[in-house]
Amino acid sequence: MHGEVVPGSALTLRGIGQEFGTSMTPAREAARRLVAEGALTMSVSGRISTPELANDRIEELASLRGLLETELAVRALPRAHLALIERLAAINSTVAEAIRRGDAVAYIRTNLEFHRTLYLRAQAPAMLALVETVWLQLGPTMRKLYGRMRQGRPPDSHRLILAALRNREEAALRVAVRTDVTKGLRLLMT
Amino acid sequence: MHGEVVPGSALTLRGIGQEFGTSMTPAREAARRLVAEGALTMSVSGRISTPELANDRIEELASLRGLLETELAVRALPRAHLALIERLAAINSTVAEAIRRGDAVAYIRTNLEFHRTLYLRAQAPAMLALVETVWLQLGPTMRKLYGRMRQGRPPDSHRLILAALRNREEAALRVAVRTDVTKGLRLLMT
DNA sequence: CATTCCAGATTGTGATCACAATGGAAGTGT
DNA sequence: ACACTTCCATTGTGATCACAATCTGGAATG
Repeated sequence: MHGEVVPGSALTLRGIGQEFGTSMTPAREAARRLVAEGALTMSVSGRISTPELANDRIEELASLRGLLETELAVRALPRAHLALIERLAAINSTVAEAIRRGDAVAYIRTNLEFHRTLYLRAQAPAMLALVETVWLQLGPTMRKLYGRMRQGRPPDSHRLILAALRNREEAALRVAVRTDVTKGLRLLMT
Repeated sequence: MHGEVVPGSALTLRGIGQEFGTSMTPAREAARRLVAEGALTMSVSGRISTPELANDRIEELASLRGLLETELAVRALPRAHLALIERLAAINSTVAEAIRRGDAVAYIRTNLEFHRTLYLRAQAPAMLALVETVWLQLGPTMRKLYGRMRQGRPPDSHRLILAALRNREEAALRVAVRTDVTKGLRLLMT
């Protein structure tokens, strides 16, 4: 899943099938679906590989995250009761834990879980599905992002998001989500 | 494609394959891809059918169109030279022609072609892909929209879009695109 | 030593088949 | 007459196979 595959490596259907103990038919369908979602690249000859994103593509995906995730957060805001905020705070502590441990995969996974639990309250499944598509496209390059993050210090954008949720401030929530989403990705476009 | 399948009808993989003269394997892959994109619904048992959208889903998809298409239009604005605007005007005349003829499928097709030609100039393929996904999800219900439109009179939102493009007014373009995209769909949510 | 070319191996695609699960219709009991 | 049950046809899934296209490695040639 997110951030587990090395970018640029080539995949074979028979290899994927053998890896999961199945035939090549399920591997083919999964691969084609991921290609349709943009998480994998298929050459004209049909070869499957993980794409390496150019800078303008990263900028585009960052803009998409900003657009969609602010909307999702705003829609989730009136439905975010205290239990949800506390659960988000708990997830955020595991994010900090993953950063302190230096576990890139766990960081990516828990960070996305933080966002997903918030957006699930928006009751907008189509929008959430689009965001997950964007996440999948960003997956292979999220590792690089983690490498360039300053280690041991979790970003405080999540705390800003939690504060805006507690105070029911829509404008502050918009700003917090947008900066949290775009700030990290801009680092990659050096 | 868009607006050609009746909503609520059930599809079978063998039927699709026989319809296109192939085996069921390509039909299966196409169906699963469309399911992944939200254009088709798959029950827990794997049965394929075209979804009928509830009102809140239509509202959600309309919001998505508003969000994404305004961004795409704004990104296309600085690159929209005169030749593109003239081509858009030509497409718009075929849209009006389709409305006057009462051809629902042609109207849907040319209307989307109008939007796509504009958004292609935005040089944002991921964003455009997401919008096309939204269009596919709205496909089965676009026929209903046409039925409730007042016949013979093309909406003037496209003319507003063209005017904003000519005058290079970003704010007016935003408003024109948003109203063009959401106005029609709100009709469906009676 | 570099470049070109050829052959073997590898890969994706489409077709077909066996199988389990599901849906619907017919039949039966009350 | 209606509801429930049962049984068969239909459907999706996964596996395997043949084939064409492609990639890769080394050999031959300049």
